[in-house]
Amino acid sequence: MTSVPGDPAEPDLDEQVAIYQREFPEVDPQVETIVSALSRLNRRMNVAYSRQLTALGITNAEWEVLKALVLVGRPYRLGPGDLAKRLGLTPAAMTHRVDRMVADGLVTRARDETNRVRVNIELTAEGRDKWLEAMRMAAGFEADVVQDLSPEERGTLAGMLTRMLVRIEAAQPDADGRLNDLG
Amino acid sequence: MTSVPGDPAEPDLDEQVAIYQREFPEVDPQVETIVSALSRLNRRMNVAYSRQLTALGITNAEWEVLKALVLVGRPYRLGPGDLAKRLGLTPAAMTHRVDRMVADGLVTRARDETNRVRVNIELTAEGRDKWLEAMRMAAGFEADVVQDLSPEERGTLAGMLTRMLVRIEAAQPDADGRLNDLG
DNA sequence: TCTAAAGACTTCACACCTAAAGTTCAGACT
DNA sequence: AGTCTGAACTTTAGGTGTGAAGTCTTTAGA
Repeated sequence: MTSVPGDPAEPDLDEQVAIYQREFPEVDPQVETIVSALSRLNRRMNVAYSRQLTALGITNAEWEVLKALVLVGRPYRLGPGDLAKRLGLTPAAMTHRVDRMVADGLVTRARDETNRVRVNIELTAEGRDKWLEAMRMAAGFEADVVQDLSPEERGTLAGMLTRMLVRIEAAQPDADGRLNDLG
Repeated sequence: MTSVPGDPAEPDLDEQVAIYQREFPEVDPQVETIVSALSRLNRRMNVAYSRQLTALGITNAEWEVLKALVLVGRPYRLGPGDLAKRLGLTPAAMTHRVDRMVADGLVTRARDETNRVRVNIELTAEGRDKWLEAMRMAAGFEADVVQDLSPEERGTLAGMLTRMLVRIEAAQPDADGRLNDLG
């Protein structure tokens, strides 16, 4: 197995938090542990996804688009602008990404019949199959990641993460980037 | 405030998981909720960090390097190759990134005295100050994100995330990307 | 000591993203 | 109708990343 950017070579999480405490005493160790773990977990999982997706012949970027299209339901159709918003990209980036995916046969691009300014990106059968295969692989890996948690713990975890997400999504950050109270 | 890539326009998390269940019945809703929340939480937090760091005059990329250098302790010194490994980048990318940070006065670059193949990247006083300012801003925001969790819940959350991280970091993925049992 | 091999970093070519300008079409106002 | 404004997408220029090839130094062996 060749080394992939994103491999280890970091200090243990506990050690890392201890160093932060030493260098910046005001830090809350519990909070720091949570956010550092979130960030590292995410990076590691993305590396793992990339490896699996490569085996399927698609990229992480393409998988994101496939997921977004499936999530709107049949007929799995969305404009480049909407796709860009959902994925956190600029419309320009989406234009190029769609170019590549059309060339790969994962999606089609067609001008909208009723409004010729609009463009429709639609999943092909092959695109949907790829999504399904990718989901299967991802689900297996994800089950491994949470295998040390009991079903009760998983429920607790899901609940806490959801609450954090609600907080961050519902609040509009002010000029300092701090989050307001919810209405 | 101008719109930033990474803003909303996604379905609610619950709704998203429900769609996955409909399109791919084998999926475990609890697990899917956990991994989707992790991913979204991370993306939202990165957008927030970027906004705050912009106000400080540094980029997210530069902040990563500052963090890595602080984490090795005094004299806050590391080679480009080590930095690249810790940040999950190629050495080539780190060369360019360090170029920019040297130009900005955040770090210095010097050949190692005892082994002239090696290069030492070292934090400047200004770099350390920037790290401290960034930490302060980040800590405030992070406190907001977890404000709905009680201290007990935070401990539970930190513990569960740590266990997941241990699982993913300790296990070497096999050819299929699945994780082995720990030794 | 000379040379081969390995290691550490940089350079080069190319891929993908962002920001801003450009193009095309739809709807409103005169 | 004619023109203007705004919306949606594409194009262009420039920045940052990857992978592979290149340069320089160290180390080990003949």
